[in-house]
Amino acid sequence: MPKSVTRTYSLYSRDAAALLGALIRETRTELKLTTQELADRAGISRGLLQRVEKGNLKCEIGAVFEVATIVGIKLFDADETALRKYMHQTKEKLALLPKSVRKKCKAVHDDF
Amino acid sequence: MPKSVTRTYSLYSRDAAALLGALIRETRTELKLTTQELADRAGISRGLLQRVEKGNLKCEIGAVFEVATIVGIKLFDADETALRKYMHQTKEKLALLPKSVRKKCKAVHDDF
DNA sequence: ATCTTATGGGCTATATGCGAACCAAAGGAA
DNA sequence: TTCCTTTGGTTCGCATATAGCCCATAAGAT
Repeated sequence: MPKSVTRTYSLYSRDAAALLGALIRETRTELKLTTQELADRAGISRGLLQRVEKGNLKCEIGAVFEVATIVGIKLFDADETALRKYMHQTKEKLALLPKSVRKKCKAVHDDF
Repeated sequence: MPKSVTRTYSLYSRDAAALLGALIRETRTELKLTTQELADRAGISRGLLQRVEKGNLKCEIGAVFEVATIVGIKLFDADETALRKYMHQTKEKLALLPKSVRKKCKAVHDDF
């Protein structure tokens, strides 16, 4: 981020990331994978994996999702098939909504 | 990252991010929020929100979770209370597991 | 007990994600 | 139709997240 942006996160976001990280660590341990092994499989560094497991919110979501996927954590509690199905439904609903959100629109020539 | 890292993502991760982005967009539209408004509320730029809604995996997870939280999407299908409860359970299970994953250990003086 | 490995934390260099400011096109409202 | 707002693309400068090292400690195995 440019210009030193101090982001604030809601409690919910922080807890969600912390939970996901803890789940990853728990599952990794159960699978008897070292941090280095899991990091290698995910194509990330060991340091990044450590931050992911700690629930660091500045990590890129791709790394987090990838690690979660590798250890078998189902995001949205859905497998690949369910994911695509759910996505299809969402796309359909989205198609029914207006393309842009109109807010006001200055009162056109309401001749004073 | 140093040394030009080209990351690969699994289909599952890509679909999960795409779904989350689509859900965000759908909900934002239903709430009649413009991209600028939602971005402001989340404390991020409009450009970043667009990438989030597209399911870009390079976005920081904090931004994605924050936006999702603001529009009311429940991660893990759980509210704050459920999140903490679930987290507590995970921590407990983690406490029962070994602190480190030992792989082999060279055969010590197996004095043939 | 010793040995060996995993983990955590710190450090540096560098690729890159971010915000900001643009522009053009699309699409509701009047 | 004519606005005018929203949206989707850019591009660019810069703060920083990441990879890749280190080292010290923790902890499992023997």
